[in-house]
Amino acid sequence: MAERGTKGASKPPAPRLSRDLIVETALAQIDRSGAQGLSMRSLAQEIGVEAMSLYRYVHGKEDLLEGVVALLMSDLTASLDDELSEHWQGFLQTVAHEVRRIATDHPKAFPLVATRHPAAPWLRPPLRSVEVVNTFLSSLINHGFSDAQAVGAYRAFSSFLLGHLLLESAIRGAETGPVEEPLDEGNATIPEKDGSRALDDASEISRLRSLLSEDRSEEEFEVSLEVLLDRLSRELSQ
Amino acid sequence: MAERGTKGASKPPAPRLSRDLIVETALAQIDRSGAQGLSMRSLAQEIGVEAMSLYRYVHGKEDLLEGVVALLMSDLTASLDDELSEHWQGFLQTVAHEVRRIATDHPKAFPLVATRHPAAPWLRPPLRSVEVVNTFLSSLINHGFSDAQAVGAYRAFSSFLLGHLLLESAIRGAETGPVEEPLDEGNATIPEKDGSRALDDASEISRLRSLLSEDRSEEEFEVSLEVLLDRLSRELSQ
DNA sequence: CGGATTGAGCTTACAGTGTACGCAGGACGT
DNA sequence: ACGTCCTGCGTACACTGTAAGCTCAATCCG
Repeated sequence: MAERGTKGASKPPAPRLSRDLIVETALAQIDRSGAQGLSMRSLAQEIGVEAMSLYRYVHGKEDLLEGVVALLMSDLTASLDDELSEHWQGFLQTVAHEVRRIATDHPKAFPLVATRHPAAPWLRPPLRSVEVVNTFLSSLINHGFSDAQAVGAYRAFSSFLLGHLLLESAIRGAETGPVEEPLDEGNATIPEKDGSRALDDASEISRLRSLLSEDRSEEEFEVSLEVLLDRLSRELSQ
Repeated sequence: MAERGTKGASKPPAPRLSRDLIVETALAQIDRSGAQGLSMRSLAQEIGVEAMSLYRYVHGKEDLLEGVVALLMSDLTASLDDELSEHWQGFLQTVAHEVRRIATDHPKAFPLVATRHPAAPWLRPPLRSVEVVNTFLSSLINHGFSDAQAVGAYRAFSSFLLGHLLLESAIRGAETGPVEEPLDEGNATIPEKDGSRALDDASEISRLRSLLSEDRSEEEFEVSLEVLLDRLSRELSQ
């Protein structure tokens, strides 16, 4: 049916299989149904191909997921290349916002970036690529940070990003797709330990429920980022 | 072989099946081989029982994992009950250190606490239980925080704990058990996007490698905690 | 042009997963 | 004694990731 003139005049509608196509489709599927809902077979089906065909371009599921996080973060390395950043604060702000954009654009996929062990023990999520980390460190050092200060900043920054963005994407991911099972709140035969004497004792929680449910993620992110930058700034100047 | 006097004189060596036993064994198995390495069948085998028998006490794997995180956090609710905490700072310190102890004691299991969606959208990992959150909020409010300030503190605190502890347990979990596959660094046919032009460009990284590999988790945790407390303190007094 | 060579995608197969359903057999109340 | 539970088991099914080999069209080489 579909013409497949592999060398004819024009062939835009001939999307042959390729690692990029696979990884992109995988990301799309994760965005849609979560990392749990991705299987080699369903992915292959969406592409219109048989499951085993994927293995010619991907070394296994592990490798596929690695590819997905690389794809996600490639946006970042791209953006950073043409960021000349006169002061380090601006650079860090750019990185922070860029990563946050990735997280909010792909709430269901971001946990992968956060959770997957990094390739090397000295790379910490979510800044997982050698390139980015190198740019990060160079930039700080060029702006007067000592080696130790730069590394410390890298760590503090990682923790900051990870904490805020993972939480935020958990929330956004959950509200975007309650594709999750009804969750019959597992207690069988047992009084439960987790949230048992819930609403007696939990006067505060129920009173503050509406406050607790507000989404101030962005604002909190900005404030915490500011605090972190101030801290680094102070550390630098003393 | 094994006597099973279900009603004889003494029966300490009759470890009948029970939800607690199952959940505890599951935690042990996760501590040993990671959450990935837990299967209903292997768990059952370790207990000495058939896989399907577990389902009488546990509603499914999801519920089992929920039970595991509840077990982990039960240590916390226990410790907090007899914490009278004259100043809120002390209370927060206690919570922080207690959660950190959980994370470092169970590095392979902690990601579950962090990653699993909470039962309610207004509960954020890692403080996932209604009890704990309630104690948290009450404590702050009793010490002069406004409602909004208390909730803000809860959020900031969650992000802080999540970021630091997830990273720390990722590192500790990885070094404790490199049970992971050799990881043949997936690149098939493709120049790669993640850490490709690694060591040309990465002069800084290779120069700072030893610094980057140092483990200053505890110190960083303490410092960041201090900063957070200061921030809250300032917010409170103005 | 015809045969050989490639290589993309398919087919089959297997071991391992979670779990629905029904059964065995002992403990127990009557 | 008998019926009634309650616990743990066996079987079965749908689904997962993936190893190995095959098909067959496009390509290259003579």
